[in-house]
Amino acid sequence: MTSAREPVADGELRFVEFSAPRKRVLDAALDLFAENGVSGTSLQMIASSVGITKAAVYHQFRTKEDIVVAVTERELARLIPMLERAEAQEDAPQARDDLLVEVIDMAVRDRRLVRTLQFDPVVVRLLAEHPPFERFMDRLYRVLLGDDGVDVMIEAAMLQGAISSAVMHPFLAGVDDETLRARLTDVSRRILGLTG
Amino acid sequence: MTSAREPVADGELRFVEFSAPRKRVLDAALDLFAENGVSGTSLQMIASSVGITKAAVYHQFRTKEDIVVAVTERELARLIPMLERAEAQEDAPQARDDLLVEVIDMAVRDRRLVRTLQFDPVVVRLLAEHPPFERFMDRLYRVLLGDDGVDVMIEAAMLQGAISSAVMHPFLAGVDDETLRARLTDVSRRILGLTG
DNA sequence: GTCTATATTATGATAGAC
DNA sequence: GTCTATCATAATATAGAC
Repeated sequence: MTSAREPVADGELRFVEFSAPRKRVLDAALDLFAENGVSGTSLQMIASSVGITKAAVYHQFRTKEDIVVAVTERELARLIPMLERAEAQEDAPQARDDLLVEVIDMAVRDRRLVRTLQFDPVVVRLLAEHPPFERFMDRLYRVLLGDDGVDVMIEAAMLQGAISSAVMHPFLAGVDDETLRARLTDVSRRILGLTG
Repeated sequence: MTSAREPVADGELRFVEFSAPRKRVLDAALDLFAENGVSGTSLQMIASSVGITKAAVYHQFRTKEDIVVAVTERELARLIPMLERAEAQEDAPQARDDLLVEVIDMAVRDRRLVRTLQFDPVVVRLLAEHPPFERFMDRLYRVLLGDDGVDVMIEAAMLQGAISSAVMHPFLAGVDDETLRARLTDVSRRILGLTG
């Protein structure tokens, strides 16, 4: 019942293959969303960035909301293999640390993602109100937390924000990936109280 | 040369008194900005929230940009006394810790501020491109950092993000201020490597 | 798959009455 | 200080040709 044209319409979040023209639209949208926010990005901006007209964009996606959903699902789906590996592992603390390392690596390598996925009001609302996204985020946090105490939740929120913020920071745009990843991993383990 | 009607047009960021109608507009704008982002907030939304028409809003502020600037300056100006106290103090590490505690306190008590001031693309651009804001942020970070090394900058960025993120997190909306402040202060000192 | 052209609505912004 | 009315522009979105 799930068609390739309606990603994440029901069921679980999953990896979806997009045609080349669709990929171009999503790539441009992701860049513009990161720079201007979702609400600050018009379809005209996306079309101009791709080098086509608005009508051509509408041929690929029925609404702007569909573009936001597709971008969100495409990028979030990259975490699926990492998450499934972590969930399959028996040693819980080790699973958490492994997932942490992978998440940091993705955040560092594709820094533009973070601003949109973590902080854009439109995406945040989507993540909270769209059940497939909601369930996926729950799974993610279950591995990264392992417990439900308030102190643990505060630490998790701080950790998430610490990583996101460092990766987004304009002052740190010139820092090479290796240095940034190393420091982030180090401080993240300090926040979690891991011996690392 | 600086008129009360043109806050932060030149010179330094400063505290500005607003009339009651202007305050109502700024309060409504701050709430809506926090929820929908600056670009996702129209003047009609602000007007409706205040209970007046768009034209009445335009009587208070000439442009939407002016509202954004006024909101940003008004909230940032609340940090002036804290910053001046910290700059006047001789013991640098103590000044940093004192300022940290005060900034956390403000962030916890007025959580809605943080999303807009730290992460909204429009405000971030304003903070980076508008010299009075730029200079003020430089002063703030000079006290909170005390050094210029890359490692220190990464730690500062992580610290800022950790605090902001925890304070903004929807899952932590129900956590009382005292608990949140205590945990934030604790973990922040851990990030900075303070003995606290 | 992309185009031109157009419809519709919302936006930022102004003029002038009260 | 607020209103009604209006304007110009830009936004989302659609129709139909190539």
